[in-house]
Formats: sequence, C-alpha cells, structure tokens
Amino acid sequence: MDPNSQDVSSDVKKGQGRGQDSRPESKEAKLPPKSSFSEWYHELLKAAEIIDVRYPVKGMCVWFPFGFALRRSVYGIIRELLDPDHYETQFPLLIPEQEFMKEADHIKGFEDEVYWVTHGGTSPLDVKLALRPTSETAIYPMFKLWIRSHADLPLKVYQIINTFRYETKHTRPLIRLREITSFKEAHTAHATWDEAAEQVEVAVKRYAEFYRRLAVPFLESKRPSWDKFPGADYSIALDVVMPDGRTLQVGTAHLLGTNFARTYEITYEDQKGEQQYVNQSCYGISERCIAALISVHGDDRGLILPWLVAPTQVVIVPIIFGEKEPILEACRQLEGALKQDRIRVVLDGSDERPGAKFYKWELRGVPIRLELGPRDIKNGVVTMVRRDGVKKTVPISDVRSAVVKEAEDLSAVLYSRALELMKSKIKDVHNVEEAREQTLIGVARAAWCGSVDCGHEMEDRVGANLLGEARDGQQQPDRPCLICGKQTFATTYLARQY
RNA sequence: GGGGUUGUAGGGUAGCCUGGUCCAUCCUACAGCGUUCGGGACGCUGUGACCUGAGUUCGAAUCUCAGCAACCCCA
Repeated sequence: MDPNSQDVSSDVKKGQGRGQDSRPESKEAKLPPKSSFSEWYHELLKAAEIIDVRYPVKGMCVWFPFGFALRRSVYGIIRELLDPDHYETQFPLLIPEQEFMKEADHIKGFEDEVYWVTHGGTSPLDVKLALRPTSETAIYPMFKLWIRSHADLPLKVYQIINTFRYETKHTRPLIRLREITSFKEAHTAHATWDEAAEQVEVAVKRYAEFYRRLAVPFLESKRPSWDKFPGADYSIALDVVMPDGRTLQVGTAHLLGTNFARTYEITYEDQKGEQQYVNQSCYGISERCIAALISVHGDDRGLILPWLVAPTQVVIVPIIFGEKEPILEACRQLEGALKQDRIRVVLDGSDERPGAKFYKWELRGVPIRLELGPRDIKNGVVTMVRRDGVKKTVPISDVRSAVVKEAEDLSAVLYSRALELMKSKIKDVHNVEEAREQTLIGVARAAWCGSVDCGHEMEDRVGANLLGEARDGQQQPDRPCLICGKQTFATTYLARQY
C-alpha cells in the first residue's frame, strides 16, 4: 500500500474539519517557496543547518558545524586571493577610548553603535575599552610603530575576526548582526595617494574574482559622498541583487588617503630623508557573502552550492535490495576512488530510505549525487544526478572524470542563471515615477548629475537609496539628470537596501 | 526612529478571549526493536514543553505589569 495515498485520503477527510489537521502534503517541515523570500531564507538557514538563530542575545547567532564548514571553504577562497601579497594578522578585540576617539569623522560614523567595556570584575576601568566595530583604530597605532621608511611600504595586512555593532535596526542572520563573526578586513599603507587608489582597484578586482568563484554576480558602484566609509576619501561597494529585488552590500573598498595617517601620525622617511604621511586603503567582506551565496542560488528545495565551496561535493546513496553488503562494498570503492581525487564525498549509509536521503542532501545543496543499486552494478554504471536536476547514467570507470565535468558545468549554469536573474531585476528609468515603481521590485538605473542636493532629493522622492555612480555599466549617452535635468553621462543605481 | 504581532517539547502547533475539565492537544523530530529501501516507509514501545521575574487570585499556559527574545510593516 502506498503510504502517500493513505495520507492524502486521510487529509481529504480531515481537511474538512478544523485547521489543526492541516498537515497535508508536508510529511516533514518543508521549506516555504523561495518566492516568500524572507521566510524561505530564515527557514533554510535553520533547515540546512547553516546558522542557529536561537542564541538568546539579539543579533548574535551560532554557526552550525555544516554552516561553519561552508564558511571555511568560502573564506579559504578569500585567503587564497589575498595571501600572495598580504600578511594575515590578528589585532585585539578591545580598543582604548583615547585611540578610538581620535578620528573625528570615524567616531561620528560609529559612536551610536559601539559597545563599551567599562568594568573589570567589579572595578570600574580607568580607561573604557571599545569592542571594535571595525579595526582601523586598533591597527593604525601599530602601523605607526611598524612603518619607518619607504622600504616598509607598501604594507598590506588582513585579518578575519569578529566585530561588534550595537545595531538599532532589525537584525537579520548573516545580514545585519550585532556580532559580525566573519569580518575579513584588509588594511594597506602606501607611499602615495595614487598607489593607495590603485590598491583600491586591486581590491575590487580580487573581490570580483571571489564572487566569480561563488558564481554570484554583483553591481559595482562608487558610493555617494554621504554614504562613504567614515574617514574615507571615497568608497567603492559591491552589491548583490537579492531575490526580492532589494540589494545587499557584500563588499567595500575604501580609499583613506592620509586622513587616518594624520590622526595616528603614520609617517615614513622618503628617499630624500623627509617624513611623509602614508596613504591608506582598507577593504572588507563579511558573512554577508554567504547570505548572498545562499540567496542567489538556492531554490524551493534548499541550498544549491557551487562545487568549489560545497562542504560535501558528492553524496553516494546506496540503493539496497536484498543483499546489503555487496552494494555497500561497491559504494565504498566508489567513495575511495573519489577521495583519491580529493573530492569531498560522503557515503550515506544511514538506514533512511533513498528518497529521504535525496531530499536531505538536496536541502544541503550537495552539487552531485551518485546512486548505486543492484541494477547499476549489474550494468557497470552509476546514476549521477546534478543538483539542478540533470540526470545521467555513466560507466563506473568514467565516474571520476564525469563528476568533475558535471561540477564545472553546474558552476557555469549557476552563474549564467544568476546573471540573467540579476539583469532581469535591473531597469533603466527616465523619471522619478518610473524609478519609484522599479525600486519596488528591483533596481533602477538612472541618470544622476552627481550633485549632493540632487542625490538626496532623488532618494526622498523615489523612496529608495542611491547605491552611487555605477562603475560597471556600459557607457551611456548623455541623459538628463532625473532631478535637475542637467545633461550627464553618469549613471546611478537606485534600490531598496538591506 | 515609529508602529504592530508573537513567545507552549529540538521544530511546527491546539488550548488563552470566558482562570479550575491540562501531571497540557496533534504533527514532526529523537531513542530502542523489527520489517523495509530506484523520490520524504511502516508497526510497536519510549523521551521531551507552558520565555524570565513580579503581581492579581483559593487556584494562572490562560488576566496585569516589567524584562528578555523573535518576526512583520513604515521611515
């Protein structure tokens, strides 16, 4: 007897009764559809065991082991991209008040969001200590000590650490947190402004490569002056368009010039023997990159992870009929072969039924599933199913190469699908009314003369934020600024932001 | 910043309006045993909860206040 049909009939009966019996189709807590993005997102983080939001402090979450494994492989890419010319370091969490309060613009940007340590045990501290909301004020006093001459430049360091911000807006797991657990911040010092500015470009290129490997397309803008990093000359930002049309800032690079160097007296002796201020840049990525990764690729069934970062890249599901051992043995051999290629493979030998395993591993985004049953063994083949649904039968002798090829194809498919989706959510607009409508469902691209007044007015009248001057758009012909009508070739993105 | 909603086993819920029937309902999960296994198996047995604190009351999951936490909407 098919248990499903049993269930359906009992539901029909009960369905006419009260709401309590509304456990229809879903035998198990299923994911809400991705079209209900917010619910889907929260449910997926829990169901796929990325983040446990139940920790009893607002805005602070726990990484599940699976989520942490994902974090590890994602941040492994960042390390790989930075390590050739950056040193990884670590600076303290606590910053003394005097250091923190030195840079006026910087303080103004963060003062309402800083947690303060005021006591050691029961004794009040003489010097209050700030929990870093970001580490400029921890790092730069040390830069002053480390940098003596032009031979010490350029200096490039990064650290992957937690930061704390007392967010007053609603917190969201991975997106808006009071403890950012995975802030990768890089800090560089250079002899000249131009070199520092060039470093900002290098940083953006590295980040572009990073997101390319995650198969996540993004927008690149120069933030408007009122939205730049506190203490920066300018800021470049990357934004991902989320499924609901809002944008998520997933990376920033700031040109600090000599602003901090003057405050912290970071100088070097140039070739003529004169003291000069260094020029600095800094750039950061946080766990928002994982929020973007999850949100862009996932579907109604759960995560879809690119091969490169999937904690489990291949799952082998034995299909057992009758004799158990020969089938398991064949699976173990397959597992061993894949492990030789350093593929992250799991043989699911639990006594759940195959269907249940399929759903479970799909939820976790495993890119490739291999099924091995008596029929396959008899024919000398393996059934291979890609996470996006493509199903094939391959000779067991070819499995290793076939897996690698499918993995590459899947990444390519993910990227092009994500890119198409992003493009479909961006539209050129020619007046405020169009902009307002478009930003309800996606991103608007509009002409902006670049003046602060027009910018603010545009934000007010459209009811969305200016992401800033688009740096990745195709050259636009001159068009009239949405507000003042002045001809300009500059383009800005407008969006509702997370 | 403003407004709203909510907090009952690991997850989802019923009960709350109208206090006693509740050592709290159902689904799921989990543990043990057995039969199973090509898309969410079944049977039997078992485990597990009223957010925290104060108050009202003979009596509080239920009413009041405060705290903590979560979600939604608007700026």
